[in-house]
Amino acid sequence: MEHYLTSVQKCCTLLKVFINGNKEWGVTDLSKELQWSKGAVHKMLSTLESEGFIKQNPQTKLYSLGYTLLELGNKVKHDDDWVSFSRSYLQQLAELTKESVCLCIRDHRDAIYVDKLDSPLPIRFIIDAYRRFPLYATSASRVILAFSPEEMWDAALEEPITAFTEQSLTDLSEIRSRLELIRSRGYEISSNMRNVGVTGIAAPIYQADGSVNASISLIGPSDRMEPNVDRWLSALLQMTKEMSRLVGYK
Amino acid sequence: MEHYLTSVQKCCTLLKVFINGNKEWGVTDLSKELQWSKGAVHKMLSTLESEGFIKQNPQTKLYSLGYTLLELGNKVKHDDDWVSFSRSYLQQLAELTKESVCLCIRDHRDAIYVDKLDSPLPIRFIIDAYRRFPLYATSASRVILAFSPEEMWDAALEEPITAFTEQSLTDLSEIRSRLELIRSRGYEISSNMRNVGVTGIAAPIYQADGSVNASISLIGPSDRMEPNVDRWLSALLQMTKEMSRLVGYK
DNA sequence: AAACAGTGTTCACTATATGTGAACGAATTA
DNA sequence: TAATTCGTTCACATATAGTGAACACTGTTT
Repeated sequence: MEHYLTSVQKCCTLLKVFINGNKEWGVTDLSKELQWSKGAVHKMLSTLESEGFIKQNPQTKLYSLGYTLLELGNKVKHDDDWVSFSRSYLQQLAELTKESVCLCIRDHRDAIYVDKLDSPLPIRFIIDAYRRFPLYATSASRVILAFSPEEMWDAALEEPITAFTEQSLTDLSEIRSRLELIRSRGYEISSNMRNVGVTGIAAPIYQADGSVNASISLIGPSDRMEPNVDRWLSALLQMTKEMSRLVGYK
Repeated sequence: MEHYLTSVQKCCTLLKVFINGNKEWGVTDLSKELQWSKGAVHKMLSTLESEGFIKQNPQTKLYSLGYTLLELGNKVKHDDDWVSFSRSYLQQLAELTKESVCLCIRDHRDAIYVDKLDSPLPIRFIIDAYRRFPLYATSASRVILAFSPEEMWDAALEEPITAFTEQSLTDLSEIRSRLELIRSRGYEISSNMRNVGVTGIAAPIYQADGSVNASISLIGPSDRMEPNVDRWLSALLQMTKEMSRLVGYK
């Protein structure tokens, strides 16, 4: 089936421009960005505005995302089974470690932190949650990828690899052997791959059928993480083992 | 101008069904709810799914909101000028009072809490943020309505009034005189109107032109709020006065 | 003060996308 | 095994959407 609704696809394309782009756009700018006629852009924007998906600044006439999307995004989070299931575990882990913790899930060929708790300490890593990023990028997402079928490895590594830091893995064979390492030891610990001076510890949640679509991760400043790696890792593994059992994994 | 894009309007209508309705929908259910043909509903859902705005459970075949909406909703919050401007003030107020605090804004004829901090105390009021509600409903939103032009009063009171508790104001003249009271004293304190046993204290943020589109509110269990009302109110008023000054109000 | 160069916005028309409603296969229930 | 109910597919008649030029406005430049 390939008969999608054209104008709905275009509507989604337009909204997505706002995710990684500017927070405000003019009609002409969007027209250039999307290669649509000004008339088409304007008609799309005013339709979306009438629905609360877009708002227009009365002074500057520029458009930005509307509050109905805030409602929808909040509903996604509150309806999510992984989020409601994991909340108390995240709190427990945050309490114990005083570091930032998060729940990572896979959505198609991307990863997203769908829930998080930031460390209460003055020096802390603030997790940039609710945003899509590549599966190979962080310890939490690499754990998910490692335990996914090989087709997923291919899909995730198909697009050009982004290096987030100097120490990011960029070579395909390097990434693949890293994934094999994760698969064999059952967890991931990495430093400086997504953010310099930051260490992440991540473990997978196994589902009833043995597949993995979610992971729990602990992220903090490397110098504070390193002395505690063994303690935090065993606490994390114990927790994810228990969580896996509860969702039916044997 | 009335030539909106029909299928985009319908796409928005479909997505909004998920906000207040079930978290999962089948094609037939949505077809009945929206009075569209099954074919049309299916085509819309599969288009939105291909864009990540909707996801389908492979087992049950039921549809729910997709993670791209989580990304968009998060962007709305992070791009919002009121949210970034108010964050430190909310923290300050939360620190002082140990009660839940929030930032309320008006969007057309609705109110939304666009940011919040929940009380750290074991007994606390958890603010249901990021959801639209009527302007007449809570102390925070009534403050905004009170200082809005009278056309807004008419618009907000046009729809049938929802009573959230036994003590909610439902009579139109009762609401209007309440708004006049708020306008004359410059703040709102109310109990049991949205939630039984809960008291809210709210004050407006005035913009450069004297208009009001945002307010700060303090919400907590009535028995803990009452002994502190005077202290909290003066702290709140001092804060909103300072905030109003900073956005250009004289 | 006048011309200009930007906006966002509007419009009528033709090519194009879209909703219909019946038919399909796959589950699930009787 | 028959009946029901689900999501999904399809071809065609009909309603919709993109075009690109013209518009009204704003602020700037001459």
